[in-house]
Amino acid sequence: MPTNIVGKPYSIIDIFKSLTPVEKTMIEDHKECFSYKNGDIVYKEGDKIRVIYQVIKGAFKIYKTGIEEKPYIITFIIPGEISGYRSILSNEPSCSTVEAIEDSEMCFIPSEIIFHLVKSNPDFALSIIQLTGKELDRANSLLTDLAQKKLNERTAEILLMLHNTFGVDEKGYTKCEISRKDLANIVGTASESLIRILSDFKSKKLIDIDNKRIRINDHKRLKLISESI
Amino acid sequence: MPTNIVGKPYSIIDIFKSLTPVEKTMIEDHKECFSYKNGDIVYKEGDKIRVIYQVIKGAFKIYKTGIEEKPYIITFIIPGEISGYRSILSNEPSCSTVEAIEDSEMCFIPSEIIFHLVKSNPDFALSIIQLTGKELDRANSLLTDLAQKKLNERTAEILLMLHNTFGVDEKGYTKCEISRKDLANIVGTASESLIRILSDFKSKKLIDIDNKRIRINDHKRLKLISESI
DNA sequence: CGGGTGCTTGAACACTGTCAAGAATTGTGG
DNA sequence: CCACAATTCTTGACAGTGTTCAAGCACCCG
Repeated sequence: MPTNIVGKPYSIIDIFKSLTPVEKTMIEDHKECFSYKNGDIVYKEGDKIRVIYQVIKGAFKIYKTGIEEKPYIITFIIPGEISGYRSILSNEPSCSTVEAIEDSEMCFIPSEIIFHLVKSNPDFALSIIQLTGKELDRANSLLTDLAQKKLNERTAEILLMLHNTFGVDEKGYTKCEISRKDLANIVGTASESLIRILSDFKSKKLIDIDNKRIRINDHKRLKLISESI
Repeated sequence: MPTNIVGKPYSIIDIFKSLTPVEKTMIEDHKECFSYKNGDIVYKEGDKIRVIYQVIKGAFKIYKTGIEEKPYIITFIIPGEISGYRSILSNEPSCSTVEAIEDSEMCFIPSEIIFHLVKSNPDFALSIIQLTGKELDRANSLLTDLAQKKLNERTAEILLMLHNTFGVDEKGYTKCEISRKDLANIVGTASESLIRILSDFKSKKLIDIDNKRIRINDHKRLKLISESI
């Protein structure tokens, strides 16, 4: 069962689905919303977290800082997805940074409520376990990719992943504007190398590039490339 | 908070610690033990799993199969550590393979018991969440390493990790015998490249090599290398 | 002792990263 | 709205790193 990260949005599990109406109301009554501008940081590696974050609008990147302050982008989160719950439930400082990549909104749910739900509603706890499990599967698949695939293969895979995560506009362009540097930091390479791969894909008509927007013209071939075929 | 995989054994969380004596007895009454020879496979990617596995004796490697059947070794598990619980709790086929790397023993705990404990004992559920969280942190750290570090840096890191996971014998050699090919599949490289790095470390007196056993002579310098300093 | 397997080394090659420079885009202040 | 500055993007040339292929060596097992 080769897990593929393509077509697997970050959280396909709605952890709130098992909540009773009363529990849902409790969350609604206690949550607060905040706005973030492109580049604003929600929380940083090492921060002590006191709330769970849920994206309402926009998008955020989640990254770890590695060698020489260079970030590695673990994933993106989009409306409906949550972040921070693991640090809360493990009572440990965050080990990643969350930053808005466009003008966005987050709401905060107090940690006490999450703790209460985990303790009182086993199905909620199970949902959390399943969500974390999904994330772990994805991370392990990425590890295998990073260890074994070549740059063009990983790049193809990430393009497909972004396409599936963010969807496309009326012209077929992926609905996200990610800088080349960020793209490179997802694929795990230098921005120059990434650009060369993109140029190559473009010259082969696999993709179109309109500035930061990318349109996938040939899903099939891109998928084959991502699978080293 | 740069999470470092070195010195962080796979499961530093004892998920059974929160169980009552009655619950512990229930597990003891239902668990079965089996022996495995070096190379025996416990379960494979895609297998439907019906029990949770706990290592009693020996050691196992956990890997995913990637490009051209090439394995990527995610981690090792040693006595006390468990495996298979995520597939059970998510009710999904396994996405990794577990194989004995020496003559070993595993015990099986029926999935119903684990489900029962998650439903009835919130602290147990929380322990599972925390364990999965730890694994996810480790995976994300490895991802950052794999994306950014050079081969010699990753190799140094893995040598230290193995040292801390398996411990050392009376002569200071790490207590595990891992083939060069397997080592390469952890670091994410070809066995020839790995061998060159090991030879280089040896010529610099950082390590001693006695066949498959490796002794770390200079922890400090190896640690510096692993941190790209 | 012989054959198989895994380990090691060398050499050629491919891939990716780094540095440098120019082009394009974005942001800013007048 | 324009002009200029700053940033980001792109390309080329080159160096460094890691892979592949080939061959010989060492070890293990019957």
